[in-house]
Amino acid sequence: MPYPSQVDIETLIDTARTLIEQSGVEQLTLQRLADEFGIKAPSLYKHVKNKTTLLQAVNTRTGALLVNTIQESLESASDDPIQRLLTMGRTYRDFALQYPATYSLLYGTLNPELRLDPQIAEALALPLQVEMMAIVGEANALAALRGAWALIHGFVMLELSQQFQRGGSLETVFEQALLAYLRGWLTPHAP
Amino acid sequence: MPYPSQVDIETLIDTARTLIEQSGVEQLTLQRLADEFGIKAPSLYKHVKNKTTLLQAVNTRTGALLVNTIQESLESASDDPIQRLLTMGRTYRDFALQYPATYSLLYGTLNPELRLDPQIAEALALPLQVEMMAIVGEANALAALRGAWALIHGFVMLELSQQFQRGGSLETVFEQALLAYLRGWLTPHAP
DNA sequence: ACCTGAACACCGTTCAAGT
DNA sequence: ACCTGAACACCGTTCAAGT
Repeated sequence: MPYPSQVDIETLIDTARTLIEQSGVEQLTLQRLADEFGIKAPSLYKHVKNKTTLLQAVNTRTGALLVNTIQESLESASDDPIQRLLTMGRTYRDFALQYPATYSLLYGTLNPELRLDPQIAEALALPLQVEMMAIVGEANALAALRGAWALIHGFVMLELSQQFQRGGSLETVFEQALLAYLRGWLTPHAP
Repeated sequence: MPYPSQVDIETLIDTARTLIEQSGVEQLTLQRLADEFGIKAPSLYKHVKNKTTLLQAVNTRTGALLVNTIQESLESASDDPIQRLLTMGRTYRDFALQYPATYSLLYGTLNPELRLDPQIAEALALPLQVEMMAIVGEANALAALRGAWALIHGFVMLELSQQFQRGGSLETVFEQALLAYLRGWLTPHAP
């Protein structure tokens, strides 16, 4: 048994994440990844089934990291549901701005093979749903949650792909928009 | 001059769009595209500089198509600014659902080389801005417009990537969310 | 003026062979 | 048990050569 592994699966995934953030997914090559461990590309197949499952693992890791980050940010947040939702939104946006390439690999791709593990997706939705229920009531919670996620996700994706070209503080706009959305659910309206 | 061109640039782009919608961008190969014209891949370089400029042209086409589709939908719309904005949102969503692969090539990618021609981006924002100004006033129009676009874009992207897993009519949720957002801008709020 | 074949560098992936 | 070299099919791209 002369070859003790030079690769542990966790650092393999973390290294892949780092490379992706450094130069984009389309630049992530099995050879480049192998180089980081001083081995050759074919050797990686002893540790991952193929490139797709590696990217799946990257997404699982990114998703778990996002869940943790949001949960931590809630610990020091106020009791007001609207403030807590704003905190989540801000944390979510900061996370996406910090990890643009892996964030958009997680949620910006149509490839069904790369879809996030439903378990983690659930863990992400849960805290949002709790606060939403407190704000808009049970009947509207799911719809309000979906719209909030859409607003937040859409904002960071457009921001990341440089579609907001006319200047101004995007941080301010983000909060204004999210607040307006929540206010709208609190305002009486016809069914 | 024995070789009259078998390729006209417009149908080349349209064919690329069709292939992308049929099997996804990552399946679009210059050889597959050349096959559609009965020629070999290297011949395509007489008509486009490289694959990136081809995809840029695809995005320009998709953007122009989206602009036209929205403008047409406004012709038969009511005079109420909120109704007109809802119409635009619905048309935008329908367009994205009809052309998922090319839509997300247009707005779902971080690659700056594929960013939409600013001229067309402007033409897209204009009608939205007109109605927004009527609803929220000049001071808030830009912020309100960005948030609305974020909500709409985020919703269709999450819908296309199958992230709304818990069922229910997404068409209804989309309208509820967009209406709530607009209502929020109409409700008095602290600066 | 347009198209082709051959060639190059680079992918992901497989597999027999090494240690 | 893990790593390597060689090989395969497939990319995008260049270019000399054909018509």
